[in-house]
Amino acid sequence: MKREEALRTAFQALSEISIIGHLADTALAQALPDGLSVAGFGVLNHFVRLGVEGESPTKLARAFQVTKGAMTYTLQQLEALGYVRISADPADARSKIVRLTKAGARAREAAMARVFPGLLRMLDLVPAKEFAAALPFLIRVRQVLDAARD
Amino acid sequence: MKREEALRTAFQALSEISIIGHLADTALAQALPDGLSVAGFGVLNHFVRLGVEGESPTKLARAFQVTKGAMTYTLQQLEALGYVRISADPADARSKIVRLTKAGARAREAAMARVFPGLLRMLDLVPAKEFAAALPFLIRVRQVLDAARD
DNA sequence: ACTACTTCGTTCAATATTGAACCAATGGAG
DNA sequence: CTCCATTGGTTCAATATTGAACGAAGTAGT
Repeated sequence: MKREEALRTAFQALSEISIIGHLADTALAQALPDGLSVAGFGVLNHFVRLGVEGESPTKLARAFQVTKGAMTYTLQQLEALGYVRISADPADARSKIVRLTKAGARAREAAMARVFPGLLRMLDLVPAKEFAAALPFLIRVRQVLDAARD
Repeated sequence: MKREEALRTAFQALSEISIIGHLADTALAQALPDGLSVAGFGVLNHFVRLGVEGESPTKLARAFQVTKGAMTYTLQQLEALGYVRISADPADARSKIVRLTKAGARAREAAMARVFPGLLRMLDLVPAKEFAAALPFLIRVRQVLDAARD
């Protein structure tokens, strides 16, 4: 493939990805219960997916590629909703530990249930096989972009 | 593939896509000249890519999946920079016509030149072939999400 | 021990976006 | 023609995010 064409293809693919990301986030936001933002849902999901018990705000900020300030904001929301509990880190007085509460786990479960119908409609139109086929590529691109971010 | 697994795969793929979109937008923003936002660049690019001569703000808003208010904001910026000219539509007094200026076309060209090096570094690590292979899938997903957005 | 960096979390102004309200102009139904 | 619903664009408050500055706490070199 010519360099010129390769550039155009990559640019177009990233453009499509950016648009899909936008549409998916919007759709997700609509499905979420009131007061729970996409960013907040991401945090709840992170705890469940990784089965992790407690994490510091800074580690969360890094995991989600947002600034510490943005994470402070998101966590304050989640704490106000009672979905996480935030305590001091006994090992490091600068740091804090964020923990998922029962209510947080329930909220995440409920949000998932509200998201699945839309996802199933999508799977009617785009076979699951294609998502599975694209996944390794997507993960690779994410890793590369992630590593390049300095 | 089991329904359960299909849901998980699709959800994960969309998550990755959302993250990549975020990272790509951030990288793009860094490469853009001062004062030109990602949204503004998108508009300039739209005119060049589609070789279109003039479009109404509402059509642009629809093309980019943003509200009319957001497009008003972006266009005011672009006009202030001299990258587009906005005139009344002689055929419909409610409407306006947005046109790319020479300066706008130059700015788009310059922005592209600043973006390509990063894109080439990415193509060193992820073969262009894989972008090309993923493109039809991405376009399909975008179309489906787009159509579902009501 | 001191000093100088580094890290953790918060705060604040600035930016970009949405949703809703609004006004003016258009167009279709009777 | 006259209404009335629809469309195009702007404005505004609210939300989410960034980048920069900050203070407090840890860490390493000497």
